[in-house]
Amino acid sequence: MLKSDGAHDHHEDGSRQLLKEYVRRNVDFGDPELDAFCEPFSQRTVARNAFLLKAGQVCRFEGFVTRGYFRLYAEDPRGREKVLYFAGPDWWVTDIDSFTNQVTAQLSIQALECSELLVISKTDKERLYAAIPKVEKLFRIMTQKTLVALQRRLIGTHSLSAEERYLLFFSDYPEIARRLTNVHIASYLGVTPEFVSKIRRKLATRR
Amino acid sequence: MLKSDGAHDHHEDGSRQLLKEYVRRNVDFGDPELDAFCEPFSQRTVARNAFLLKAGQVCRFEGFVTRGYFRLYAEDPRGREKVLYFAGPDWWVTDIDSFTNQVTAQLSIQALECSELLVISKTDKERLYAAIPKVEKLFRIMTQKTLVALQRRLIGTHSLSAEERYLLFFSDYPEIARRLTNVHIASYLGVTPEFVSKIRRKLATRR
DNA sequence: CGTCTATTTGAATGTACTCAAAAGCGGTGG
DNA sequence: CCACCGCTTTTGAGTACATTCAAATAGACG
Repeated sequence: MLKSDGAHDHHEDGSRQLLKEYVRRNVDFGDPELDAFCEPFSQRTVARNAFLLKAGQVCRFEGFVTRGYFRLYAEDPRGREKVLYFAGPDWWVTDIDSFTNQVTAQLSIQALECSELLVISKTDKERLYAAIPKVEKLFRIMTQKTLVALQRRLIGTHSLSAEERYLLFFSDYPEIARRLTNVHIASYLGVTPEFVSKIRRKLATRR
Repeated sequence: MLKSDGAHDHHEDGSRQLLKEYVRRNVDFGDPELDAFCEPFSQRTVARNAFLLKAGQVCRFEGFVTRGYFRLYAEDPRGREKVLYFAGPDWWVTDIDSFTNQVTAQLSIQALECSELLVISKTDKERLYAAIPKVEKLFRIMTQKTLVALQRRLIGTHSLSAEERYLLFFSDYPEIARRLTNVHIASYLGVTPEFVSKIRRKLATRR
């Protein structure tokens, strides 16, 4: 993983721009703070199907996706993969438990296509916390939003049929859903790939 | 709701002690910071079955439970109640989305028995953020822990049978589970009360 | 064109739900 | 002490939703 020195390429500048806009949408940072915040991030490219993190490792990074898509999943006791969420541009990826407490990760993070992200290490993130108090607020807000989304999903899982969850997923995340195989959609919805196929047929014949 | 002035009763002092110990376990606060942190909280008693919050209201508080138990739940589209979690002593209760963004709450919070908690208002909490930067860290850590727990629960919901979730709930939270009716357990597990009864019979005859 | 993988299909099975009825279980008042 | 009330739990039959396993089909790519 090469870290570009002083002279960043145009592509990486674009990624940093995306990160800055993300931050600006969530907290009021001045330009100097914004630059200081972005500085410790380094660009990383991940090939299709490559792993950013595998369960069992300790997660050394927190990443902001700038291009492509990832799946974050855990293996259940029977060895089946359960997707927690898919992350595209403007999403963050990490195993938050493993990263903050430096314990072994339960999650795996895999690129669905050739993807790019900006990553920061734990020590650099802690330096940011110390240097810019508002960073603490930024990450608190991010975590809160994730929590609210996850609460909604849990309720939905208990309330809706697989067909309803399928339709909700496609209406909430059409861009992501379009790119996914049946297997991935199934492991997000918590059903078998065969059943996703049956949902599809039912929806197709109904129209 | 009476607010005790200067001279707190012994009971309330005990509650504050519980809160202080909670904070100390999570961040390193000095004694002055600890006192300043606890100061804006006020004690509140809630009768059995009374509501601390009803969906549709705006949540004006964040609460630290010191005695008793609460259920936090949402109503699904078909009007069935889905419990997100039960909160006993040492747990926090709020609709985090409603509280932080002052939008109408999706959650309802009801006391399962006569209960007590320490509550703080949004403006007081924001004063704390401003006065003691480490408070931001405390709440970030709290939110992170909640997020990790919720992630595990979502995976479990997709991975385990109702019977397995029932056993897991009882082994994770025996103190809470003991006090609950079938209806509440069912609405936490995401099954019908009738089915909880059938799980019970199966487990009983197996031994 | 053949190979590899993903998707679809069907039959049999299992898990959990619905609805209705019966049984249990404190309380409360006669 | 018992009879009755309201509430929760249990039970059972019938049904719906989702899984498993195996086989057929369709797509993608060299």
